[in-house]
Amino acid sequence: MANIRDVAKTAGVSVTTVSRVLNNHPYVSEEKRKLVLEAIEEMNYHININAVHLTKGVTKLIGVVIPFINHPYFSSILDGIANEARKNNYKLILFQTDYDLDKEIEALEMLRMKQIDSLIICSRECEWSIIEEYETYGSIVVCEDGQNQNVKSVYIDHYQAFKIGLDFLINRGHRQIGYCIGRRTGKNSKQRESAYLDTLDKIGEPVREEWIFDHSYTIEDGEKVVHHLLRLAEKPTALLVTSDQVAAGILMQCSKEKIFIPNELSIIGFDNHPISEYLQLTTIDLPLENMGIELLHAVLKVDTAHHKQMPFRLVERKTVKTL
Amino acid sequence: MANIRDVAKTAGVSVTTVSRVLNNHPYVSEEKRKLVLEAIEEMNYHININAVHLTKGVTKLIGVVIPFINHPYFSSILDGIANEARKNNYKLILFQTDYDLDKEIEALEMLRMKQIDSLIICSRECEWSIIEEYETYGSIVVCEDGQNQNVKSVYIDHYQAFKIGLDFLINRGHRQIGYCIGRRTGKNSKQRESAYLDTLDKIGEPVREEWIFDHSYTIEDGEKVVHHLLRLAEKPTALLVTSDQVAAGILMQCSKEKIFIPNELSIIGFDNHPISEYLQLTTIDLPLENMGIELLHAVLKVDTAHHKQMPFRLVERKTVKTL
DNA sequence: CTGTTAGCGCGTTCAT
DNA sequence: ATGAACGCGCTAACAG
Repeated sequence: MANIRDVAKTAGVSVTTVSRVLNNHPYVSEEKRKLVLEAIEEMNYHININAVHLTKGVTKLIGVVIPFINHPYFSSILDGIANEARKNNYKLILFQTDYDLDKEIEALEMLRMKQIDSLIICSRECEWSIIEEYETYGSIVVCEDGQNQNVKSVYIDHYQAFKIGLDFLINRGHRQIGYCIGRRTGKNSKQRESAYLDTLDKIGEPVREEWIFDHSYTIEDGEKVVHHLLRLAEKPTALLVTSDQVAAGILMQCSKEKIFIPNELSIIGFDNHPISEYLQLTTIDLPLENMGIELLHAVLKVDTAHHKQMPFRLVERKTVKTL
Repeated sequence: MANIRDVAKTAGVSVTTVSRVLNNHPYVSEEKRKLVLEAIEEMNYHININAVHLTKGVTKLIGVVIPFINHPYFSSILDGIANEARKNNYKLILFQTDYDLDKEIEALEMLRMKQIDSLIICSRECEWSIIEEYETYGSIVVCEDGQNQNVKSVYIDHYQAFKIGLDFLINRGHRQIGYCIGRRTGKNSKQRESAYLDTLDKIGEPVREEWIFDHSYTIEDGEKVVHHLLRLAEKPTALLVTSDQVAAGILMQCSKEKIFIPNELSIIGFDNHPISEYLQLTTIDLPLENMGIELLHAVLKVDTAHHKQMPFRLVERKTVKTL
């Protein structure tokens, strides 16, 4: 495969000149430029980008750490990131971690090895301090509240978002409130749990473990929640469900089991996914695509203290009953 | 940032020796190995992967050409690819094309420039001949029937899959059949259109353009389909819908408009997405995650004539009426 | 405007 | 078992 030197030779110029026309530098005569272009064409020459990366120390590649893709929450964020990356002429390299810490570290290592210029962490497993350490090697942004950290962040305040749902239910007279969560040990989940505990404490209700449904990701998981619910002696009057998918599963299963919504059970979803409109599901709207866009902007910024909170809002529809 | 030479110096050995311990080569004394390891640790040395790529001419990076991510069809395939890539210690670089030919060519160019070792094309825009041309530079596999091409392929026979749905409807007495499609000009869509035209021809029914609903991707698009349907003087008795999402939108909107399914309209979806079970939607099961896995296997194979057809099957539920 | 030259960081013969 | 030296393909001073 022809390289820059070969081209220089057959064009009768120096490699520098070839490099100059390759990179659209000024100061090269029309005549020689044409010569070079012809040689390139003739030899079917193409630049070796790895050599460029090596010499420049830059790759125009951004890493994205994401647990999995096949879920509306993450695929929406990723879609936002990808679209904006395309506009800014960056490529994405995917680190699908499945919440595996080692895979996350591997991504961080790629930053150090200069395979990527920067890194977007959609779901953090490792310590903040570790991330800070790696910031020496490139720009990092985390999709989680990092106000108190020396790491850039773009995030939703999940404490407040959860609280807004809780307060809405309480204002409608609910006191027996449970919730469904994706992965209870996750960082975002911890925030929501805090909101839950604080709010229950405020209204003087005890925490009932059996009203907290962990591992709720999919429509099927929503089905299982209803099965569990049916077996409970004491049932909640309302459920906060951290994914519209799961809420959809609950709604559909309830309809099968003849549990009437919202009369017998009130539901609030999260995300405001299109499905929620169709189910007339009251939900918390989360700007996921936009968050993806902002994540990309943030990671491109040199500013090391960038923190952006994304807005959210409750969309009232028909799955909450006033008691 | 320390490089291999610095390490060699402080370890008091040659770069070759350092390289040897880095790559676990034999023929290096335990003593010197220890020396090197210590130096590496001490200097916080880390290999520069771009230099490795340059010298080796290999990157362990696989490109994935995909129109967009935020849709169950593509995110399922991508999830399959990503999981299997992880197992095989490959990384993915994303080329989100939004069906833009230029972006696809760009991915192909990356193959030539050796930024990626191989390429998975989930949705083809460019000519087969172009792809063949680029095969010189690395392994390529296309997610589309390539039996008659010199390009590896892993695919679903969309002609047959569509036909199976059509035949099912016809066997149940339907003759006025329409369909919803994502992007009529797409390669897969052409196959389905052929099946449609052939089948209609066989049963002696004319093609009615107004029964073909283009641009159907999302739940919302399903809603629009119903609106259009309501305005038609002559309506189909059945609809083949190439995405369960869209079918879900249709079902939900029909329920709002008091159109009873399947009594007034029969529906067959595609994908067998979890939502279809909940809606008791009759659908064609497509093994999308598995197809992702097979795509990755295929692209790793040296064999240049690999063609794998994925199976599919009709899952009968409750949205088709026997006339 | 153009060419010479010195790296970028690492792998790999080929001697020793 | 070890190391010197060259090459991978390209960019960027620097000199002219």
